[in-house]
Amino acid sequence: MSQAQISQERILNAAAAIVGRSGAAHLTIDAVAAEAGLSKGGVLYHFPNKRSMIEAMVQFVLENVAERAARHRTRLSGGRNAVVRSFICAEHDLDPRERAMSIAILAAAAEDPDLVAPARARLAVWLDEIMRDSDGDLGIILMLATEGLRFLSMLDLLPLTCADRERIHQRMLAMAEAGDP
Amino acid sequence: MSQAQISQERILNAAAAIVGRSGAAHLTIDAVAAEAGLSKGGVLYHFPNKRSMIEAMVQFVLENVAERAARHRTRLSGGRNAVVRSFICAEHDLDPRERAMSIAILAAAAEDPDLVAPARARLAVWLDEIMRDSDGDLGIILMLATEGLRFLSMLDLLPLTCADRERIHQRMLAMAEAGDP
DNA sequence: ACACCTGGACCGTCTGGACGGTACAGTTTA
DNA sequence: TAAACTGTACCGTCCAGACGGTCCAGGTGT
Repeated sequence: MSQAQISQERILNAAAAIVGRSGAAHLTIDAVAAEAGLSKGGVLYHFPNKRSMIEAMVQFVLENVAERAARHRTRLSGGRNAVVRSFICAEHDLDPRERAMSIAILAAAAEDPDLVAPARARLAVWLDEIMRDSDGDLGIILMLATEGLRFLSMLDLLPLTCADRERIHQRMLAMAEAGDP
Repeated sequence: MSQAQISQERILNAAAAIVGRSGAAHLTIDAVAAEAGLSKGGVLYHFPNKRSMIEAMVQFVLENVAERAARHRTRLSGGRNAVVRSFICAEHDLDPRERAMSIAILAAAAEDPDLVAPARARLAVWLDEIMRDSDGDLGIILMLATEGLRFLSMLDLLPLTCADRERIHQRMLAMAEAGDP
């Protein structure tokens, strides 16, 4: 891993820390630089502008989720609706850093939808795989529920306990496994 | 309806039009004023600051959805899982104006989650009613799917045709009606 | 009937500050 | 020695919000 890659990851971590602590409104280049222990010029050396920093976050989250999903997939392969279930699991264990990045991404994407074009593409692939793999539309509905849970959690809109979440998560997996009548 | 109410609604409509046409990034007080045929001061007369304008949008969308849901509820009452189904239907027929406002709200809320406190409260009520009314967690999962669909659509992240959407919508209603095994 | 006043609705302009981004000369580190 | 920075100074733009003034419909007193 090159020095550049290390620094870039430090910058992304710093950005996530800021969002997690103070909210997306405080995500400025100056703040990121301070948090990462760099100068503003240092940050802009690695990311020519703020947008490219956010794009890197999109990439990062997408890759992490895809990687986890792939691992779950080998574990679940053979079972019914394995694709959706791997997706559900991969999204279920977002770590705080990914969560913070997702909030930043959401804030940016709401103002400029083009920013999440890679996510669009990725989602299209997911959708396709799920449709092919799953019984009818059940898979899609469970995928939508997973995303709904993610968005609502990000905006802190859901008054659910951890136990509730875990129960619902298990329930979704069970629904997928049971499949369609 | 007082003149003030008329103007306020004109302002909200103007804001929605801007977001629908140019995206949330272009939602400025100046732009709203121009669109509404008012001066900036005029807009600020009705809404002391931008935040309060967004809060009014939150209120507006929340009320509209609740009202539609209530109508659907009387229609569906007696049936199985009527509460979720009314929710699903109410969210399904968001008009373009509500959709645009939701995007503006999303953009603002991602930066300042406190802004959607009313939505949080409202959602808690929904959740409670659904839990009480529905079989196990099925209702909640369908509610999450509804919200997921809404969010993903808002960010234009879902490569689904109208027909797909309609089919999925019907499928969700059917799942609610069928209930839990 | 007329002057007077009030208050709501609205206009136009200005300012202050936040931020993204640039420039560049110098310094450390692998 | 080249990449990876630092540090500072600076620019331009955008935008929220403040503010003083205007217009006018409709009371109010005489």
